[in-house]
Amino acid sequence: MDRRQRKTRKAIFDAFEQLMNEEHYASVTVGQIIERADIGRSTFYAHFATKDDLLDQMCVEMFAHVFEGVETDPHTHAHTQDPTMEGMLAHLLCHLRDNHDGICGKLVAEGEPHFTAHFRTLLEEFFGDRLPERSSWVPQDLMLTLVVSGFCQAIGWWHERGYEAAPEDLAHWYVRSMGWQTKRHA
Amino acid sequence: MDRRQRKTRKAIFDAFEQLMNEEHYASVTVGQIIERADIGRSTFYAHFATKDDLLDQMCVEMFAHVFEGVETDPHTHAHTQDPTMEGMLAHLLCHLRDNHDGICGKLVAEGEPHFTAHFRTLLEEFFGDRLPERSSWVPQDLMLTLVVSGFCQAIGWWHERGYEAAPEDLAHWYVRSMGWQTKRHA
DNA sequence: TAGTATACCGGACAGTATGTACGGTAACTT
DNA sequence: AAGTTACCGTACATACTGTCCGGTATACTA
Repeated sequence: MDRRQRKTRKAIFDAFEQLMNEEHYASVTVGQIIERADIGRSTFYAHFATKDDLLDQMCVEMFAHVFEGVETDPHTHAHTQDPTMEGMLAHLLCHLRDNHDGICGKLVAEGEPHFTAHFRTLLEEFFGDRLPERSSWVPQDLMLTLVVSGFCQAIGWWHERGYEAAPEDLAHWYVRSMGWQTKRHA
Repeated sequence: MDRRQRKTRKAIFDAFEQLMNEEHYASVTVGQIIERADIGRSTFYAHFATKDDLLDQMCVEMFAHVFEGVETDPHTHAHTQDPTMEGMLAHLLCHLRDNHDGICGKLVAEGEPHFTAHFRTLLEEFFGDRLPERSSWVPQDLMLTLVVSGFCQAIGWWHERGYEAAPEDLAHWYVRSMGWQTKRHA
């Protein structure tokens, strides 16, 4: 990719992230982005079709990092030395908190539909074959929905409280409340 | 209230509901509403400040009916003769399905943030002092968040599947998956 | 280093939505 | 019958979106 393109793309992403920390996604306009990124209007549209497209592409980049190594790479990350659900989720939570200024938590907390749909798809894939045993009482797709939305909300809750709780604790609480087996007992 | 006002108000609500069954809330415009309701632009704004305000006021009217009698009026509704969590929720689900063409389910399924926030507030009030016992392991406000979002998602799931399942079944599944005591066992 | 490709600029533009203003007309109230 | 109030419709200012295009600067390439 041309150096100019890389530079512009980064400027857009930076401006976008910055604005997201100041207001809601829905209220950010393309005009604000190009002003902040200090680029021309047509340049923006040469890179992204719409604002939603920008969000999509940011999601792709972000999630590529976040989900990387959650289950397959136990050596590079401390948490994944623990292959339990609790351990994997704690690992995931760390990434979500640290990536892009916790923008993921913010979008989830806002309930931004476009982002949430994207995120939920990935989570459904992740949780698909790992539902808690108790779920045999409940239609599988309903259980999957509940597990996924629960995890989203847990992240939103975490974000709104400034990521105070330890990721391990949050993972533990979540796992318990959804009915997985845990090793720790209070 | 003046008959003209009632008439106009109803025309707006009807047009709005109608449009909501045809597309997403977000994509409905004031222009469409006034055209469908066959009223003048300024008339709309004499009744509602914005489209969101219209949604708000519709919520107030709708929820007044939906939550009415869930816990306090055991004689007029069959379900509330059963004061268990499961029974109350089944009752609630019936109302949500039948009110305004299931518009509530639609909005929840869409993840419309404005509506969802409104709805969640009411649910938090309802579930506030009825959390499952298992929740003693988990911070109360987190548990409340999980319980509320779970219920929302259950409704969304129900809506997307055309309200096929019986409300009693859905209530049962939900209650079980969240860890309340149930009377029925499979 | 010269030549060519291409990304960017910036300004203009059409299209669409929002929310306000105001004089005229019809409906309700007393 | 007189006065009040809601509605109509049109026009208007504002704002955002997405496209277009000629000119300029930067980057690859031979």
